[in-house]
Amino acid sequence: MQDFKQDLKTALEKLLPPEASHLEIVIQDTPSGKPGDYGTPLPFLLAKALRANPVQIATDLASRIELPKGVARAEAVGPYLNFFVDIAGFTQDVVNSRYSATPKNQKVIVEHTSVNPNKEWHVGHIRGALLGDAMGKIYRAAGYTVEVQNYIDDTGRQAAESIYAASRYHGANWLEVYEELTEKPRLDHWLGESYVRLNKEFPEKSAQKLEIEPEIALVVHALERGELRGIVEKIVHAQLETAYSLGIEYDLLVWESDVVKEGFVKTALEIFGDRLQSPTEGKYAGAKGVDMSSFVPGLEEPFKVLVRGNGTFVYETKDIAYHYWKLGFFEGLEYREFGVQPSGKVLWTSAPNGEHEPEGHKFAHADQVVNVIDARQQFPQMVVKAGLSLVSDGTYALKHHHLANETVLLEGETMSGRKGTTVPADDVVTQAKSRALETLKSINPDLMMQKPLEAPVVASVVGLGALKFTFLKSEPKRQIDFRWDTALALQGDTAVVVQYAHARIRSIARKAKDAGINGAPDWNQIGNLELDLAKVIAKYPSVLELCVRDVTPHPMCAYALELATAFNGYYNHKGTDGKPDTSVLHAPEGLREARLELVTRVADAIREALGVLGIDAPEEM
RNA sequence: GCGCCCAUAGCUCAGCCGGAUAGAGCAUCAAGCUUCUAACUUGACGGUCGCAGGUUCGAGUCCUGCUGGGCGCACCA
Repeated sequence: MQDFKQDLKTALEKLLPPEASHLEIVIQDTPSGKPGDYGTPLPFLLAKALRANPVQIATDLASRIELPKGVARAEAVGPYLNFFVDIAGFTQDVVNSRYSATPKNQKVIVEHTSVNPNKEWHVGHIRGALLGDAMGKIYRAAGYTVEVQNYIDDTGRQAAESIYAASRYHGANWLEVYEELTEKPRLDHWLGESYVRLNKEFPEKSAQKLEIEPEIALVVHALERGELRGIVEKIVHAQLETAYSLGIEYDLLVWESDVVKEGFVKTALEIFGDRLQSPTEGKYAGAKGVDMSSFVPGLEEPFKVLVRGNGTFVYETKDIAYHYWKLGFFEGLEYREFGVQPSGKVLWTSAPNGEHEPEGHKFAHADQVVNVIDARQQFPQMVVKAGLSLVSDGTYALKHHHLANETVLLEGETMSGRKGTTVPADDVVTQAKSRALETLKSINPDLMMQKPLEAPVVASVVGLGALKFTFLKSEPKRQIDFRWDTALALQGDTAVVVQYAHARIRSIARKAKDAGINGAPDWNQIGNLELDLAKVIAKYPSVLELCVRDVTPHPMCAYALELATAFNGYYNHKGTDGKPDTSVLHAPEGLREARLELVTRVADAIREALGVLGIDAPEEM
């Protein structure tokens, strides 16, 4: 696909006088109502550099510019320089070409989800997982090699508390008790009940909680020794069902217990060298840590403990080691297959006594790392970044990016997994699908009648699309409020409108095929209405780049909507006589074929845009 | 106390790293299916872009200060 903006830039650069050669040229879409298709405010900048009249400069540039292919003419509009594309040539080029990114030869590791293995996912977890999933797909589409990792914190308190709670309420052989249940909830849900009950009966920092601390500590130690690995794997398998129901898959699970083992963390600490201090007196006596004041502003205590007095590592230390490994400073993990995901792709996991380098898989060695993690984790993320800045020339910190997603409120209230004031993610998914099915029944009863087996599939795609879109469409750093009625809405600024436009086009394409329309398009018959559609299609590469630059998928949501509204507007367009004037199938020969190819290309663009967001587009709905 | 983030239409949000008349959706009102899917479209209504300064030919966008809100500052994760 020809990059018109880039071509225009190049053409303008040739006209820049030496004293203005440093100027950055911006090509923008002309505002609606202004003449031209693309424009630049370059004359303003030149006016300053040359101390001349911008209007004069615009006229001068218009007469001197060597127009790139596909651009019909340039015109000065006041102090702006605008360009008119060649309608037939431009549209034909857009329709007949696909965007495929040039390989970047860079590997990006996207870490997301990382939900504690002690309880089912709740609504809040959906956000991070969807953001991470979309970012992975965006990087891939933009030409990067991507590895999606999910960090399993199997040595933490949360997992220990759940396992302890289960044994407290169901006995030491609780897993057998669970297995023998006739109607059993999924393991993560079942375990979550015990966890919430424990925290209700033993509130944090209460005297009762202190009494059971030693017993919880026993579980923590068992976890650290890897004795409960089998149990935690069962929990993780259960949790992954939620990811799969959302269409999310991973490449690799990395277990904290594997990271903490052997010389892994020790090697990481060696990188700290002299900076790792061992205070012999004061409150930090016996511990080891670093002075963080030069890395992290706003700390009450600049000293950050990395190794506790008892010799164990704090979370950040393990995370730093994990990131050294991600960027390839050292090896040391072993791997095996964890399972096969719905798409058929194998999910790998780090594991004790696994293979060092499984056939055809080279994990880690990333050029960039993107961590989709709750904004509340900014402090540990900064510690990790500080750890990375200690390596080599310090530029490694630049390879680390924390995509800090803000929290999700539930109907305006904050949620707590500990207190159980959350909504399980699985309930949200189920609701989204069933609401979509209800709507489908009332809106398109024919589809329900004629294809009773496909209808629920369509409802599932639509419901999931609506759900995903609400989580992805706003900036990640914005706190969002999950409200059932708006989150699962099927009209307005939703994926549904985009999917609907797609279904409409596919319907036209089916009818065209049935009618045997397959002649040659005559591009000279199309006009501005068609050109407008082509211009929207042509934006895709720059939107993708924007998502990569800002590390956020939300511009792609806006773009998908733009594609849909552009098509819907075209589809419903009426001429001066009030009659529809954009029909594809009823247009004269030649124009008909051109329109058919154009709208089919719009459908492709929609699938492309929704695809990187992890959203499917149904053939009919 | 220190640090990070947010503030744009009644509500929920975009605004592409300084450019042309600040855009959507929801809500309210009106209009369009004997053309291909009306889960759509068109129009109306709705804005001192939190406040006050500053930089600039030009500021919702950059800088400073303030106000209000969210979050963070453990030998928890």
